[in-house]
Amino acid sequence: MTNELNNWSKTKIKDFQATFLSWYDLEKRTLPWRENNDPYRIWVSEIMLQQTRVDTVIPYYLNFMNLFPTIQDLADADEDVLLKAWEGLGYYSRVRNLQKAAIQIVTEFNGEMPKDPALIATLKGIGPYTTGAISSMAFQLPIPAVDGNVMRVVSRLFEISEDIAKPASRKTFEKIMTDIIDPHKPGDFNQAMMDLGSSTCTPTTPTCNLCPINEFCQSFEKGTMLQYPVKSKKKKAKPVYYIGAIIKNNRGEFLLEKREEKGLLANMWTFPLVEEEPIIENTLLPLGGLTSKQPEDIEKQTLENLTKEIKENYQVEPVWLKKPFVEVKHIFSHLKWFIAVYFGQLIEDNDHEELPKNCKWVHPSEFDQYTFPGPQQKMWQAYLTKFKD
DNA sequence: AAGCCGGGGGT
DNA sequence: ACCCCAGGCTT
Repeated sequence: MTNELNNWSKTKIKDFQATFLSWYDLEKRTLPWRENNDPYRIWVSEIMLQQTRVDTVIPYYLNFMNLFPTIQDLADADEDVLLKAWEGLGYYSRVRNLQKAAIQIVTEFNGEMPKDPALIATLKGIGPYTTGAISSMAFQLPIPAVDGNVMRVVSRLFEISEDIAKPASRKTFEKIMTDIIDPHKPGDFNQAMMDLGSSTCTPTTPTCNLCPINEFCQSFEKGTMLQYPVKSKKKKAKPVYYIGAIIKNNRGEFLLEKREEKGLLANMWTFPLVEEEPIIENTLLPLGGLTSKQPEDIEKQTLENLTKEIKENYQVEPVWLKKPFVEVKHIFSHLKWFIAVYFGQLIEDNDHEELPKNCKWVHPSEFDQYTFPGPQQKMWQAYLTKFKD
């Protein structure tokens, strides 16, 4: 028994479990992955739900299970089709690892999710949280599944002051959860934590008077709910500046480039992007703050650079609009992109030679066959709005 | 332990 | 503008 649980007798723990689970039986959300205990369905949902809200996940989940109804289907899937099914969800390595794990399951475990948590944890993309989630929900094993919800709820229940931003803190919460989880309904218990965290025990405005377990909550008793959880601040997203080049040829096609197979937005398609140093008069500013009123010589120099870069990298020399027609901003978890988007029209039919291997001319009617990340979606929408074709 | 990896919604 | 979200992998 941990120190945090000193004042919780075995009777109190059972009382807590009964109270909590009867609330869950009445109030649990109806969700597609709760229809049964199929480990595959649960697994896919858990991967999608990493850092992603339930409402966002549901339509993706339904589509995904329709496309890939079994682990074998997932293992056999074409990677482009797979990535397309994930388009817009973010953290795209999740879906690559999902397929790697499916192949692992087919080759090493006869196509069935192993029941041993130690084996589940060997699968790509499955860490401590997801191991606990699958083990408890699909196989009724009393393993905690500690996510952000659990750390918030538990930190309030027992007034735990450890910094939940630090990876090492997870063990403290796992230990407490191991002590209080209901061994007869571990899956329900873990999911009750999720539902409570999303509906009642929310980050900034918990509705403690409606909480089914407030009588057990130490911070509710003391009125310290808003002091928990303790979480150190993340660093701010770093700004990066690009020129975006939307280039159209005389067949109405646009130049697209496939990104590297590793790193940010791996294997996804965008219009050409040229990184720029936005240093004007020794000041680092977003291009977005300059384009509208930058001095003419700067404007001219930017266009010359763009012309040169595009010619060198893509062997084309379009006629450019002199100024960017839109400034796209896109915020990632760790980066902030500012893209000044230029439009160039290719007049001569010299667009079929020397194009780099990862580039293609694509007609807009075929864009739906390519996976576009957020910034690309924004550039294209801005183009459509501006030029209405 | 820290950094990398998306996107959307709430406040 | 900042925080949060059913985290995991790499270095």
